[in-house]
Amino acid sequence: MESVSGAARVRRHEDVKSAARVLEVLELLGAEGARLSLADMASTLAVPKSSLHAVLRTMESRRWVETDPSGTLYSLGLKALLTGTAYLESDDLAGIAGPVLDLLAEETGEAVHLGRLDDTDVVYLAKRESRHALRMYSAVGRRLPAHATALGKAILSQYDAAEIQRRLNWPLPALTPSTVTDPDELLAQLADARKRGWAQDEGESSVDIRCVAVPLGTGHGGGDAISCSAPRSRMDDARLSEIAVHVTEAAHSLRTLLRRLGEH
Amino acid sequence: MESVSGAARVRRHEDVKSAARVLEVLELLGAEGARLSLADMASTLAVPKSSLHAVLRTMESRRWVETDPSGTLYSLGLKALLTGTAYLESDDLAGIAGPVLDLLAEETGEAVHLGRLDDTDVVYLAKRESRHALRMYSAVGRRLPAHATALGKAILSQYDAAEIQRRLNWPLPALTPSTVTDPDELLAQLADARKRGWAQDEGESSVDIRCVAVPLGTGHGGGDAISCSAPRSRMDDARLSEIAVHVTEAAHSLRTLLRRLGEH
DNA sequence: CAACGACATTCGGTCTTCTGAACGCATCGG
DNA sequence: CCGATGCGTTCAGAAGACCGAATGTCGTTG
Repeated sequence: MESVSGAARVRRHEDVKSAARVLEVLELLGAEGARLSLADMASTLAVPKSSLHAVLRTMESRRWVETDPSGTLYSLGLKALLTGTAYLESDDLAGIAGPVLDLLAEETGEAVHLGRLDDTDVVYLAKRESRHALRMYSAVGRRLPAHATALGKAILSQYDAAEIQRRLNWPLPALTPSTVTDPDELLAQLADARKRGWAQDEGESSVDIRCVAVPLGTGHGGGDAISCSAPRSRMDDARLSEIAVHVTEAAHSLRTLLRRLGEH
Repeated sequence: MESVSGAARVRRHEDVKSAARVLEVLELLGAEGARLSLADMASTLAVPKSSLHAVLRTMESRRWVETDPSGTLYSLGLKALLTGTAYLESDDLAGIAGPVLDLLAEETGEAVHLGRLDDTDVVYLAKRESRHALRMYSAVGRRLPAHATALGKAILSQYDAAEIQRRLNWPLPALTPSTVTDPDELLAQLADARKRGWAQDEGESSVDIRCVAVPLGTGHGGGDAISCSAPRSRMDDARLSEIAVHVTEAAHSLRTLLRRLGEH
């Protein structure tokens, strides 16, 4: 080893290369919902084909990825199903939130979400549909930029301006024409939300969808929130205020349940 | 390890060690639904602590695992949520099965499942509750031994005796007193199921639950099936036959839809 | 209060994996 | 029919991970 010559005394903690690559492959296949070739992934991840080949063979033999009949396109394997549901089961909040979300969905008749901050995104942990629960799990696990959703803004409103600057990835991407991308505007909205106790989204993530969200606290290194969303046609300002009360009450119940759980 | 001087001519395709370990950690944390210490995992997986430490640090920095406030107990992280739902979205069958399962659940009023064979287990891909859809996703991703479920027996009935011997892990574990563990008995039941077109489960995975399942084909290296289950009190022999007809029809619809999809 | 135990963490030498450039094998177009 | 392009796959040298033993750190116990 050439460690003699002067530099690099610092010994920063580095990642285990192929461990990181396994996770990157899973994230890539998960994000795209995709079937990708080895060469595609290699160029996307900037990893040599030959190295990725060995990693994929390992993943395939354990059924974490599957290949086409043709053998050239990879997608997620059956084992990948295990972790998602296990995460929800091992999580205290997701475990106890069910009944509270059901109640909120019944009171409001609209879509209800439980979300958690992960870096700059909000991840849906649970969902209740406004009416019938078709393909309910399709949204769980999905992520949206925090600044473009009521959930994300509710969570961010619990931090001060400096922390918010640090947590977001500037410049902010716009999902719709209404998405707030101006730093000052966003900080002002978050200050409002903090004062008021709830955040809102005016078609900033999906056109014509209004949404109200209330934060639950700053656990897990990120933070959680619950929300209620509906099309503009069913949600005028009066209804929005009314729904905000229901969501706030639900959030209060959840915080109480969580605290009890923490005390054993 | 002891490097045996001179041997190892064969150069078999071996796994990438730390890639395999990442997957083993995910499977361990996923299966136990657990919070485990580094030392626990190291001894369970038979891996040196120091090696596992580096792998876990990599996984933690990417939020695939999280630690306690105390920092000593690991559990699955937020990123783990991504893969499970993405698998379901990328899968043709899971994608189109929704409406068919809904119909079947409505016709029968009972719990409906879509399952897939993975080694010796059946994995639930989708579920419809008999009445209200509370905590619906809790079962998706869960696994049960194939020989103890109607779903598993339906799938296995599509293979011949030799293939069944090969696919199962003998001796068969018993989940309830009724679980079939005798090879001849199981093969006889599977032969019946093949002839009849549907398999059944008489409290073999859960006491007092009867279940009817119909296979969908042998794709994905395993095979798929759908089922309908109910407590014995709501399912006498007459009702069971009646339900078997509904399940068979639903399976027929699904096979047709799948075939169309294959032809573009 | 000190010694213990259980745990995560560090460290350097050895052995493994990683990698760029080669190959084999299809598919496609001229 | 042949060359070109794309893919997955292999290989030996180079680079980095792996592991046992030692250390650091916490909470608990004698």
